[in-house]
This record gives sequence, structure tokens and C-alpha cells, in this order.
Amino acid sequence: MPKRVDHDMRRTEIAAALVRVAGRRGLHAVGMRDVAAEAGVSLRLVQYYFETKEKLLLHGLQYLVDGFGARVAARVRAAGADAGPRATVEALLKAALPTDEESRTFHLLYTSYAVLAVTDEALAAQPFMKNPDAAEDMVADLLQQARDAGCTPAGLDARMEAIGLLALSAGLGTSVLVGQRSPRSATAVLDHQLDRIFPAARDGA
Amino acid sequence: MPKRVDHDMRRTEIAAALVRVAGRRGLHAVGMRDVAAEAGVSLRLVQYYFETKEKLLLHGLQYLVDGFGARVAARVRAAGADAGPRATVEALLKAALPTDEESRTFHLLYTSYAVLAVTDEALAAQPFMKNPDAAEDMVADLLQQARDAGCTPAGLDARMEAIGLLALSAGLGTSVLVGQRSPRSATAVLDHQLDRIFPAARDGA
DNA sequence: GTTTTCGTGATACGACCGTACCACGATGGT
DNA sequence: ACCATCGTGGTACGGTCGTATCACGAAAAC
Repeated sequence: MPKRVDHDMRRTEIAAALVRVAGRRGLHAVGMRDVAAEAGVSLRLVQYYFETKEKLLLHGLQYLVDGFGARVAARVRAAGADAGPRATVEALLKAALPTDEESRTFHLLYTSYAVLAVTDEALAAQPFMKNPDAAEDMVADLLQQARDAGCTPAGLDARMEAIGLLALSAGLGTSVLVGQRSPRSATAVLDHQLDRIFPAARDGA
Repeated sequence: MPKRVDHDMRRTEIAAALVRVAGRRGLHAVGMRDVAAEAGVSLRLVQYYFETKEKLLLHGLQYLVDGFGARVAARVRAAGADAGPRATVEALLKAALPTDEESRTFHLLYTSYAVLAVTDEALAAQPFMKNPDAAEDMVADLLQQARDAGCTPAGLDARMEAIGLLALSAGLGTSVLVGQRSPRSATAVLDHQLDRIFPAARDGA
């Protein structure tokens, strides 16, 4: 047989091409021929590794979500594991804001997929669509820790606030994406809410 | 000449058909033939009143936004003009949550249009995309009034909180739309934030 | 060394979509 | 009464899109 190519790697490359071109022209506007051209391969190849367009889109979503998860994790890690709950939550929420090209693409495509999922049951069945639960648990846990450590107001409802922060971040992200609000303004709103949840306690403990 | 039909009325009927079918099958899946069938007219008629699909989509957006504005205004009015700032803000924010079919359709289509607007300059130039500024001003004004009346914490930043509430509502709306969160849960989160901004003062004044 | 299977290219097919074209009936103007 | 024109239907055209088909080179298996 020929070169015995790594299928998974090829698939990843093509999925990356899909995400790139979709980020530029919109998910609705990309066809298999566009993906092939972006990946520098022939149309047949795209068909070969993903038999159908639906499977290509599904892998594209997987690639997108995985990449974004890695990005967020890296940002959180860069903030320092010992940086305290606020810094961690802040890093997590701000990594999700579309401030650069990568997260802008993520927001655009994730929203596109979400819209499609409403009327496409194959996409709705995809587990990535319910993945935000993990983020919610993480933020809720961090807030709970902070509350136990006395860093937040006593009556704080950790889960309620976690849900609120995540939804706020998502809403702000969309506003930034459509050019309705500047990244700076969105960051300020987020900071404002974080200041409320974590009242100024200057100690690092 | 024949019946001398009212063009504006016809256009509105067809735009309504577009919104209905798009709400059912997704905006990306509707063609002119679908709109014609839904409106009970021939394909030629749709072409006659809107020369191009782009114009049809634009009028559809207009129809959608106008209808939703009327809905929100009606809800706010129903809450009572003298109901105080909190009830008004609450009515406004909750009218935007996709709890019934009408607002679910609105959320789905508005998000679809927003996504398209990112890569389509004709849509991005449409003024409806920046309309939320009006809602922001209204909420900010109401919060300011409430603060002047002593109904909210003294240090409250009215505009910052208004932006936050609107973005929160939008984010929660999207979560509900994709089935990630129940309308009840979203309402609870919204109430939680409103309780914070308007601490329990039981008097009606 | 032959054979079989994998990877790849080019191209064809059928369907659908937006748009354009052609025809005609009906009715308002004069 | 005639005619210009508005509203309407039917249908055809060009393009694109996803998918299927055919063909062939190349390397692993034996």
C-alpha cells in the first residue's frame, strides 16, 4: 500500500482547514471544495477522510471545542495555579471573550453550530453542546472555595453566581463579536461583577 | 389595472411567512420556494414583491425586530407604568427570555442574523444590529431613577449594571434556546441578580 | 515478483437554488 | 371601447453543491 498515512492526523488537518475558512467566510458559506482548497488537497481527499459533509462538520466542531478547551486551560495555568480563586475565574472568563482572532473565530463558529443544533438533531445530540456544564462546575467550585476562605460575601450562592458569570461572559462575547461593544468595555463589565463577588481583600492568602 | 393590492401589506405577510418557516426549520434552510409555500403564494410573487433574496431577508429582519419590540413594550406596559423600576426592568428582561414559541423564534432568528452579519456587510450595516443600545439606555435610566429614589445600594453604577443585566439576559436566552438550561432556571438566575440590585424593600413607593 | 489493497486525482451526476423570462387576465384611465 | 399597465402564474436557465464513479500509481503482503 502507499505511504500509509495517519488518518487521524489528516482528519485533524482538514478539520483545522474547515475552521480557518469558516472563521473567515462564515460557516454557512463553506463547502467541501473550499475546505479542500484551504487544506491544499483535492476534493476527493476530503471525501475520502470524511465520507459526508455532516461528519466533516461534526469533526470540525470537535476540533474547535478541543482547541478552545486547551486555550482556556493554558490561560488558567498561565495565571498561576496558586493565584487564588479570583485570578483563576478571571482568567477563565476572559479567555472566553473574543479579544483576538482565535477566540473571535471560536465564538463565531460555536454560535453558528449552536444555531444549527436547534434545528438539526444530529448536532443537538453532540455532547459538546452540553460541555459548558464542566465550566459551570469549575467556576462554582472556585467560588465555593473562595466563600469558605472568607474571600466573598457570606451569603453568596456559589452556583447561582457561577451560572450568572458564565452567561454574562457569553452574552458579552456575542456583543463584542457583532461589533456592538468593544473588548475593553466587555472586560470592564466583567471586572465590575468580579469586584462585587470578590470584595477588595488585598492579601494573597 | 388589477386589484391594486397594498404592496406594504403583502410584503409584511410574506416577511411573516419567512419568519414562521425560518423559526421552524432554521434560517439557513429556507429558500424562496419555502417562503412562497408558507405564505400560500407562488414563487413569482415573492420575487415580485422582493426582487432579491437579500432584500427579503432584510425585510424579514425588520419584521422580526419590530414584532419583538412591540412584544417587549406590551409586556412592560402590562406590568404597569407605575409598577416601579424593578418590575419594569424585570418585565423587560424576562420578555426577552425564550420561554414561549414567539420569543424562541425571535432568539433563534436574531442570533442567526447576528452570525450572518459578522461576515455579511449588507447585514452588518443594518441599523437593527445596534438597536440594543435603546434597551441599554432604558434599563440604565430605570436603574438611575431607582438609585436616586434610594431603592438600590448607594454605590450602584447604573450603566454598568444595565449592560450586565442585558448581556446576562442574552446569554441566558441562548442557553435556554439550545436546551442547555430550563426557562425556570434562567428566570431564577435573573431574579437572583435583580434581588441583589433591588434589595428587599417591601413598600410600593 | 506478483497481487492486493490504500491513497489520490479527475470528472461526472443529480438535485436544488436564486433569478430571469414569457405569457395572460384583469382592471383602471381616457 | 380601447389600451396601457399591474398582478400573477408557469417555466426555463445557469450555477453550485454534495456525492458517486472511474482510473491509476505505489507500496505492503506473500
